Amino acid sequence: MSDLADSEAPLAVTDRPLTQDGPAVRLYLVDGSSFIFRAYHALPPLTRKSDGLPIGAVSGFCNMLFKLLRDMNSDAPTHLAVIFDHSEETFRNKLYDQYKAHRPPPPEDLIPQFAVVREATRAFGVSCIELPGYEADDLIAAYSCKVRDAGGEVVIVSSDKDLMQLVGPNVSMLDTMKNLRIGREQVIEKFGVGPERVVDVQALCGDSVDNVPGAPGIGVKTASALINEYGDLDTLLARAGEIKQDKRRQTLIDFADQIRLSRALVQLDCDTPLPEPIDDLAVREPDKAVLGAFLETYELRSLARRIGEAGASSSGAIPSTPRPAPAEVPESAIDVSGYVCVRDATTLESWVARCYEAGTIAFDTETDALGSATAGLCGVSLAISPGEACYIPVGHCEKEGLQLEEAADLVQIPLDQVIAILKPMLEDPTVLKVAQNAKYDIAVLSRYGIDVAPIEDTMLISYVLEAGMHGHGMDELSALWLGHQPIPFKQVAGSGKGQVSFKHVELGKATEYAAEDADVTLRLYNRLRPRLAREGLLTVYETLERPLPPVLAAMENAGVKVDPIFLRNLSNEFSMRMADFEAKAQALVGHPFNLGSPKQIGDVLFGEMALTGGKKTATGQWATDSDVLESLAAQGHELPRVLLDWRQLSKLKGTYTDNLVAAISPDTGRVHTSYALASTTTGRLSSTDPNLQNIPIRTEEGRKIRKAFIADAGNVLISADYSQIELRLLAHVGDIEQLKRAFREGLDIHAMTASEMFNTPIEGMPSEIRRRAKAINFGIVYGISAFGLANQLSIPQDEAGAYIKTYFERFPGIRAYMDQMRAQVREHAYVTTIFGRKINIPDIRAKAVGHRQFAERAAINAPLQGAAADIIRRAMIRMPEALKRAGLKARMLLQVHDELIFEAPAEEAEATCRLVSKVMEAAPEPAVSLSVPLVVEARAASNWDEAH
DNA sequence: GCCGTCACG
DNA sequence: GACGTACGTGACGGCG
Repeated sequence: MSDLADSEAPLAVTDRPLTQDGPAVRLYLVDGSSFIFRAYHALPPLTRKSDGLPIGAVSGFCNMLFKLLRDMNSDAPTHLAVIFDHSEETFRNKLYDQYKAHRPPPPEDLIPQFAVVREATRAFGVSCIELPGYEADDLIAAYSCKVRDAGGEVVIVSSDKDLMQLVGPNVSMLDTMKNLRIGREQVIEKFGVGPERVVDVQALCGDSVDNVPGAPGIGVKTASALINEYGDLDTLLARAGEIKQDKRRQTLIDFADQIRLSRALVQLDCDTPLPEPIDDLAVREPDKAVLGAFLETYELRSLARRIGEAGASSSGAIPSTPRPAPAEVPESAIDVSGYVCVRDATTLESWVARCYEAGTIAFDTETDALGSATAGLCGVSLAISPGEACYIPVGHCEKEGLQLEEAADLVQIPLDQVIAILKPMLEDPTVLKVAQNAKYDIAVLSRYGIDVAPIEDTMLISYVLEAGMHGHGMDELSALWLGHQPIPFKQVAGSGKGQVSFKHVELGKATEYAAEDADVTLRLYNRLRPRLAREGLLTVYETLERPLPPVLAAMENAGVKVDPIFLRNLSNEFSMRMADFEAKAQALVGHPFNLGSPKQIGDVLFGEMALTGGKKTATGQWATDSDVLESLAAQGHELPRVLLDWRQLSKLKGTYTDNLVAAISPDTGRVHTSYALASTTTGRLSSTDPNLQNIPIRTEEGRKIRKAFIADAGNVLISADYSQIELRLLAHVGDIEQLKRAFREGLDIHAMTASEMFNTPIEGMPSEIRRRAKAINFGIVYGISAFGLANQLSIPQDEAGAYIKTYFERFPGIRAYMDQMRAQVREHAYVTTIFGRKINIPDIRAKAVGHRQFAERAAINAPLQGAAADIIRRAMIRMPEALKRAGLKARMLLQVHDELIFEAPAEEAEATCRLVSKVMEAAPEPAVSLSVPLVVEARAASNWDEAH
C-alpha cells in the first residue's frame, strides 16, 4: 500500500529547495476527533442563538484553526490537514475484538457537531482527511513518517499519549489547549522512556480507556524501569526468567502473548495509505465568500469579526528558525570584557535580529530601586549565547540631574525607541525569554507596556529541582553550577551610605554587571533545564511554577489600599499606652531600664528580683519570651504582665502601624508587597517588604491593624480561605477513613476527634476537651511529640503522651502515614506532595540526633503543607482567566497561604465570592481527585478584618 | 550580622 | 541515657 502512496503522490519537498530559515514543508496535523472532544468539554455549551443548535465544540474548533493559520509567525504551517476517525471498525478489532469496546457513546449534543466540524474545516480551506478502516492516529503516523523522511517538519496538534511514539527529530506535538509543546523530553517525563520505546511501555501497562489489556499489575513506573533495564520489549520477554521479583517474573511469562498483542494494538501504522497527496495539503487562503457564509450560517459572529480584523492588518510574519532545543554547552570561563553596550538604534536592531535567530535568549532588567512595583527602568540586558551579551542603558544619568545630551559618555537610545524596538521581540511567541526571577522583570516591563512571553525562569527551575538543598538566587546558582562569582552589586553601586542608584552607575561598569547577569542566566538555563524532564519534574515546573510569575507580578503591581490616618492614630494611641506601661514597669523595679532589651529584662527578673522558674536560651542568656513571662505572671508577679502588655504594643507599633504607613507608595497610594516564589522548602510563598502574610489577627489589639486594610471607593475586599486544608489533606494522603467521613459529612473535625478519643458525645462537649483535641490535630500535622503537646496545652508530659497514644490507637492510619514519611525521608532524603513537588530534607543525614529528628518532623509536615501550597498555586494560576471569563472586574491582591484576598466592585461581591470559591475548591482537579471535599469560605466587607 | 522575640498560616 | 523538642515563614530592636 505504501508503494502506491510513494509513487502516485511524489512529495513536493524534494522539488523545493530547503531554505535557510527551515524546512520547506512544515505540516500541521490536527487530530480532529481528540480536538472536538476537548473543545466540547472545555467550553460552555454554546448554542446557535436562532434555533439552539449546539455549537460549542464547533466554535472552539474554528477558533483553533484560525489561531493556527494566523497567530504563529515563524512556526506557521506551510501545510495543514485535519484528520478524523472514519469508522468504529478498524484492523485492530480483527486483532482483538475487545479493542475500545468500553467506549461510551459521545454526548448527545456533540453528535450533530461532528459533521459541522468537517464543514468548518473545508470552509477554512483546509483538507479533511479520513479513511475507512483506519484510525486518525494511523493516518497521522503515515503522514508524519513521509514528511519527516523527506526532510520536512511535522507538528501534531493533539495531546493524545498514543501519538507520542511519533515524536522525534522534526516531529513534535502541540497541545493547543494548554499551549504546551510536546517534544522528546515531555515524552520521557510521561513514559520514562524515549518515543522509540513508548509502544513497549504501553504494551506492558495497557490502557483501560482503549481497553488494551497489557500486563496485570504493571504500571508506567514499573514498565519503564523494566524497559530501561532490558533495552526493549522483545529482549525483556526473552529474558523474563531473570527477573528477581517472583510475581513480576511470573506475570511477564504468563502474559507474554497478551503483551505482544497489546503492542500490536498501540503500534501505529506508518504504512497506512495516504488518501491525499501531501502537496494538496498546502495552506491556502480560505475563499472569503465560503468562509463568510459558513460563519454566518452558524452565527459565529465574534470569530467573523476577528477574522475580519486580522485580514485588515498585515500578517507581520517575521522570518526565523524554529526554536532550537536547549543543549548542554561546554563550560567556558566567563569573560565580562566582551559584553557590548548598545547606544544606537541600528546596533539594537541587529541584536534583536540575532535574538530571533537564536530562538532562546536570556534577559535581565536593571532598575533604580528594589521594589518592582515602583522602580524605574535603567536598562535591559540580553544574552544570545554563552559569552555573547549586551546591555541597553535607558535611564542612566549624572547624579546631580545633568541632562543626557550634555554628557557625551551618557548618550543612550531614548526610552520610547528602546521599547518600540524591544517590545515585538519580547512579546514574540517564537522567541523564548529566560530570566532569573522573571516575576521582577515582568512586573517592571509591564509598567512600560511590555508583556513578556513566553518566559522561563532559572530560579524556578532550580527550585523545582532542588528545593531545600540551597537557595536559588543567581549568585548562589552561579557559584554552584558555573563555578563563577558574578560581579557583586556592591562593587558597581557601592555599599552603605556611599551606595548609589543603578542609574548613576557609569555605563562601562553597568554593562559588565548587567550583561553578565543575562549571560549567567542563559548558562544556568542550559545547564539546569534538561534535568526537568530527566528527573520527572517538568510537569511540576510547567503547572505549579512557570505560570505564576505573571500572576504574582499583577498582584504586586495592584497593591492594597491602606488607611494612613487610621494607622497614625493607632500608632499614637499605642505610644501613649506604652509610655504608661514603661513608667509602671520602672516604678516596680525602682530604676530605669530598656524594656526592649531581653538581656536587661532577664537581669531584672532573675538577678535583682531573683524570681524562679526561668530557663536559658541557646546562648546561655535568660529567656524572657512570652511563655516564660506568662508563667511568671501566673505565679502572681506583677512585672511580667506589664512587660507582656508593653511588648505587644511595641511589636504592633514597630512592625505594623509605623511601617505600613511608610510602605505606602507615593505613586499609587497603595502598599505593594513582594512575594518570594522560591524561598520556602515546602512550596509556600513568602511575603517581604513589607510582609503582608503576618498581619495580626489573634488578639483584639492586633485586629485593629487589619481594619486599616481597606477597599478602594465603590469596592469591597473579599477574603476567601480554605477551611482546614492541611487536615483534609492528611485525611486524603493518610487515607484515614474516620477523618474522611467526618469531612464529607461536614462535621466539626476537632469535636469529632475529641469524641473518638475520649468516648464523649459531640453534643454538649466541654470546650476544654475540644480545645485539647484541636491542639492534637494541629500537633499531628507538625510531627507531634509529648513534650511539644504538653507545652502547648500546659499539661504534664505523661498526660500528653497518653493522649498521643490514644490518638494513634483510634486513628492507626495516621501513625502509618507518619512512619511511611519517616521511612521515605530516611531512604531518599526527600518527600513529595501529591502533585509531585519534591521537598528535599538533607538534614536527615545529619550527625546530630536532634537535627535528624527535626528532619523527620519536617518530613511529616512537608507533604501536607506542600500540597496545600500546590493547591492554592493552582487556584491562583486559574483565577485571572476565570474572573475574566465570568465578566467580573475583581483583582486578586494578596495571598496568605490558605487565603486569597480580592478587591471587587461592591455590586459584584456576591458573584465574585461564588466564583473564587468554586475555582479554589476545584483547584486540585484534574491532576488530583481528593477523597475529601475542599471547603472555601468567602466573605466581602469594607476592610480585611470584617471580610475574614 | 547574630540573637531573641513575636506576628502569621 | 542524653538530647532537644511541633511545621513553615519575615521583621524588629538590641547588642557587639
